[in-house]
Amino acid sequence: MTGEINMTTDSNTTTSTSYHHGNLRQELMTLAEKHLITGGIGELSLRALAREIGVSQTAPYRHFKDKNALLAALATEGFRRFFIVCEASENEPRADLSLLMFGLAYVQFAKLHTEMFHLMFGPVLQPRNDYPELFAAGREAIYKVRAGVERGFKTGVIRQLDDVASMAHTVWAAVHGVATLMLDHGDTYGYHRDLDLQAEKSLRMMIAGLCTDPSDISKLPTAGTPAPTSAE
Amino acid sequence: MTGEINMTTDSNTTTSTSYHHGNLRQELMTLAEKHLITGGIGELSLRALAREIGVSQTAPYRHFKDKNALLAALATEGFRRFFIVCEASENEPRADLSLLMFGLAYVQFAKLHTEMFHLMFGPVLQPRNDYPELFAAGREAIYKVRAGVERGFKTGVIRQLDDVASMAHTVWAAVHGVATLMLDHGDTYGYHRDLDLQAEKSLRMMIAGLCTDPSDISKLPTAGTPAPTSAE
DNA sequence: ATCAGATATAATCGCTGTCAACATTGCGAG
DNA sequence: CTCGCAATGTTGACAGCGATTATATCTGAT
Repeated sequence: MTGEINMTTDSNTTTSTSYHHGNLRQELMTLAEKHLITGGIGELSLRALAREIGVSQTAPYRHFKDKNALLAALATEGFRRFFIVCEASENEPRADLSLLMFGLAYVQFAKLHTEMFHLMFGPVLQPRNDYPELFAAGREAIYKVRAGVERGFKTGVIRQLDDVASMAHTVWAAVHGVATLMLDHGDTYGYHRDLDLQAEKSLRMMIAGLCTDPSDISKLPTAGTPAPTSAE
Repeated sequence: MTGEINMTTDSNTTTSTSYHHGNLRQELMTLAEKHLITGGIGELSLRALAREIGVSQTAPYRHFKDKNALLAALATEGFRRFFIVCEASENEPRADLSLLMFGLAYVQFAKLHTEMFHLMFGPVLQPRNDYPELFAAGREAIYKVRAGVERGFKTGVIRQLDDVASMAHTVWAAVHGVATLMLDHGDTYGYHRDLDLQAEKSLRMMIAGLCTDPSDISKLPTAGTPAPTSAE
């Protein structure tokens, strides 16, 4: 047809890209994420991806059963990355601080990878029966919180207001609320305030409410805050 | 082409509905909500609505600039209803209990009108520059929380951990988190627990953490819980 | 008779998902 | 080394749906 868009992309060693692309699945995901960032979930189209990569419209279906399958793969990948960002918080021995760090990581992630976040934690890909990996990843996320709460119980830092599962749910709800509110209602606030700062304040207040000695965490400096630099 | 569906032209009574529907806007919204409930936002189509009402596919555009405008109108109507459900909490003089009741109403509303809730508080209709009414409604929602916190300050029930705006944001985040987590991740929990109960527990824990005397609200019975009956 | 509002018709455009060939490539078995 | 197969892509077409626009027509009230 009109133009041979050829090449490009990556310096592929031996395998050239004439007929067989060779790495389509990966490139679809990469480009899809790019589109996700600029245009949001709604504007992502398989056709557009194929066009832009320079491949036929039906090619993507070799790798993904349908559009949702691609999205699910993206979300799963998102969780993988998120778990990496969480590691620091998991290594923090003080339970209250650990939970705070987890919360900050969660919020940071939501802010930096908004659309990915929506995929991972939003209602788009639900129910998740068809995507066992994704489902498992979601479960893994809450287990991290649960572990933190458990540690808090053992070390006496967290008040035992309820059973572990219940309190883990509560913490997650707090964290999730802060993150989603920031994303979905950033513009509801006419007065411009630093949403990052507000998020941290909210997290501190809520976690402190669950601690045996609230003043502890309130006093801790923004110590572990990975805030501006780390994630990029 | 195929079939002449119309007929109609018969000049019957005066008010008849042959050509001019007469109440299309209203009926579109009613039916749209019905579709919203059964199929979710994604499956709502203007065409389908028009078809089902028995009107041409383009007729809706006389009443709504585009699909989003219809959704925005629905969301605004949703806020109107939500505010009614909130009234009880606003009339409660005890600030902590008032906030709890607000939270319960919020969660109940989210559960009973899930898709409406997504429209109102989700990312679908954002930014809201084009829908001033909707924007105002969103603002009104947080003002209610703010008022509750303010009352809590004055009566000494809520600890002044930060300024009013900041604490209102925190409360809203807590409430919002509980609600969205319930909707978006109800199935993440393999173990089936009563999500309603869990939601209330979470709300209590988080609000209690902001109170001068946490035990107060913990002890209060499910008193004002409007739970099952009120909203229908 | 006219005018504004409400509806209809027809047409454009894009996207999803499928299908039925057919081409290319890499790789393993003979 | 060659053959054949399986995976990957290509082409082209199609059925179906949906959003939106342009243009014409109807209707009721003034």
